[in-house]
Amino acid sequence: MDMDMAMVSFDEDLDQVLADAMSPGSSATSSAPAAAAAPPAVVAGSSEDDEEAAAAASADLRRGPWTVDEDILLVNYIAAHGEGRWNSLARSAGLKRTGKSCRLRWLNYLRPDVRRGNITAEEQLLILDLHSRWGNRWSKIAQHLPGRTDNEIKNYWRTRVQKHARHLRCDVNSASFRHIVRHVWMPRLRERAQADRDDQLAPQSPVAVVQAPATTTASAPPACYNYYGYGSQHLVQHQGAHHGLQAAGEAHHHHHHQYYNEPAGQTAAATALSPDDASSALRPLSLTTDDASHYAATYAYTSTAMATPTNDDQGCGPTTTDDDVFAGMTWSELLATATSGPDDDSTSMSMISLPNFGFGDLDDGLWSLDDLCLQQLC
DNA sequence: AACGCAGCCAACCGCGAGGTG
DNA sequence: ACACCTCGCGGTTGGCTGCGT
Repeated sequence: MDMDMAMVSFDEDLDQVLADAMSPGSSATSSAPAAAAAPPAVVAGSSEDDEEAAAAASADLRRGPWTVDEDILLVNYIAAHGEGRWNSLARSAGLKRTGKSCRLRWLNYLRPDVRRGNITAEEQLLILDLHSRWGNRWSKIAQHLPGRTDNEIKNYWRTRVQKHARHLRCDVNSASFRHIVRHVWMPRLRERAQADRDDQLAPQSPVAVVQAPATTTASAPPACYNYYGYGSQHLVQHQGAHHGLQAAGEAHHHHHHQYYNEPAGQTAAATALSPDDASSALRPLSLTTDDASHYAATYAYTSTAMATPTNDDQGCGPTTTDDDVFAGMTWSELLATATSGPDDDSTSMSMISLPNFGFGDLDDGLWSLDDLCLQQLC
């Protein structure tokens, strides 16, 4: 990450962060809210952390969700001293946490350039593409998605992609699943990504700036943090993981927002975007021209590469039902049928009939069959 | 209202690689 | 060469949520 950038930003804001966060009306907990209802466990000499515990001056180490106070301590320390040497950092900062925990909290949540929000079509494309090349190399994949953490990508893959594979009765790593991803989902995602780019290029006010609410609720992050909400899609789709903030009596959507210091040069002034301003809350991935070119090249390549038939069929297949005309067909056979239209373009998928896979409950707006035009094929 | 369930994600765990003395 | 330490990675778990019954 760009530490210098972060340092500048933190230096400018830190006092205010601390003042705001420590003020009586401010939240007692951060985005890891369970701490409010149930304070993090204090672990003395737990197995794996024995060495770290021994190394720590303190005999006890905290585990579980981070509190705002801990976040502030960590941010404060890193702003002043930089990151690295996590064990000594944890001690020096006065955190009763393992260095490992501090590092994780910083990298996955507090780091200024962490980008949060729903995974865009473009990002999904990239994840699918890169995973097809590198497998579960989450960190490597994350390097190609600015602001996304390996943890986030990993979670996305496990919860979203694998879910679809399960419903297809496919192994997520099977050639069959890859095949349908490449020939059905990715072309549609590519279209959506292009549409998203077109939308962004459409004439509009360059930066949506929404005044911060006049009244700051307990759930609001310190005012000096920029405040990006998730896109409406995600707000609707994401029904879980609000975690304990609600239990702590805090606003529902707090968890969706990130304490966020604007990297220099992205916007002139700190902006506070209303979390519910669906159209503007989602922070677009700042793609450079080079990025766009890269993606275009990537997907041109991918499209070509993906046209190569694979020796698949690892025993997985569509759900078969009594009226399933494809019952007994392998994925190879099914996909051979699917791609045997007048041309080999993915749009030929619209010419064929696929069985009803029972995807109705999978409509998450990102991979929905509606979006993928599959339901009309059933 | 109460309960169970599944989805989601932050945090933890175990391990290996690399650096240092 | 060895031990120790730090760091980073991928896998897993725990806890919170909304939804359905």
